[in-house]
Amino acid sequence: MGRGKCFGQGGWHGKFHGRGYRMTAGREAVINVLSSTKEHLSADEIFIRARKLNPDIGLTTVYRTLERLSIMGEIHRLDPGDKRARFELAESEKGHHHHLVCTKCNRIIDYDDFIDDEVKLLSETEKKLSKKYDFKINNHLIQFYGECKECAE
Amino acid sequence: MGRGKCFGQGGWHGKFHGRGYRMTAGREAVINVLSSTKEHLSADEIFIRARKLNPDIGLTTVYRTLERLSIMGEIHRLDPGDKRARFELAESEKGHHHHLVCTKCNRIIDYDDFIDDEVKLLSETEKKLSKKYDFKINNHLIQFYGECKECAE
DNA sequence: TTGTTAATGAAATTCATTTTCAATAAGGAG
DNA sequence: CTCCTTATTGAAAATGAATTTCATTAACAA
Repeated sequence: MGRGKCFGQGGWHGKFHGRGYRMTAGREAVINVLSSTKEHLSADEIFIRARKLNPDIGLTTVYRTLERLSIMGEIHRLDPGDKRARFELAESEKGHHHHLVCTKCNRIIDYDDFIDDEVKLLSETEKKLSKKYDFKINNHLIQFYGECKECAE
Repeated sequence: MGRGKCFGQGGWHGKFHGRGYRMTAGREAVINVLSSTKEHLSADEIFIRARKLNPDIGLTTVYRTLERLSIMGEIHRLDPGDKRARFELAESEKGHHHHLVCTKCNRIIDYDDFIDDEVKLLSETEKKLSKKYDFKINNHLIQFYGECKECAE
């Protein structure tokens, strides 16, 4: 039956190998957790869910996997007002989006309305800034801060 | 000779009083540090400089003052990739600007080129989002991430 | 001058994240 | 399939920014 499932869904095995890293059960669990949610989870929230897929995984491995994926550009690290970072898959079925961050409850709301103009303007600005400041731009962040409906009343 | 310097430069005394807070030597030192730099300082960097203006100030007071000023909307808290927050005066002579963040050295570069279009688009988007998500927007953040000139070679 | 209470410093505490280190396992070579 | 190199791991200890506690001090209104 051949080599079996040499590549997991999405070619993660290959992505790791291409950079000299290895695919492990722990990493697979973290990736599966991130793949199966639209939420913005913190490291320990990911840890709790990953444990259900693989009870042997340690929190340390979650942190290390998140760091690796971040370096690989496969996830985005979000820093809301509170001090725990949150993560989301860069290439999710959510597609490109920006964030509304509630400064009261730290909830993060995704939006992808109205962003076509934003993205267009951004990529133009990116080019200009890149040239002027001799800065290699890899990524951008747009966030609006305020109070969400629940916190406002 | 009247009541003397009842209001410091910028009306800070009044800003605090208007909200039921008090103006103190510690707060004045923190504000003076922030007023006299274009850098994005962390709490302990502010502490070190504030001590030169007022050797009695404690780090705790710096944190508390920064939090108060942040709530008052007088400063912006920046969260670069590393975990120490950085601060800048909201109303500085720098004027409105956005940021380029180096993901290698965590340096933050201000830019105010090209932002007229950005700001215009943003305020339109703000209105639409505000309405659609019933979200009261107070502030926005635009940042580009990448590698600065020094880190790139 | 006095009284109320916001503000303070020092020390203790919290808690997310990182480091250490010995044990384990991925996966290429043979 | 087996061996070997070394990336990866878990547990525990360490780190470090930020916060809390608490008794003391000082702002400022009356």
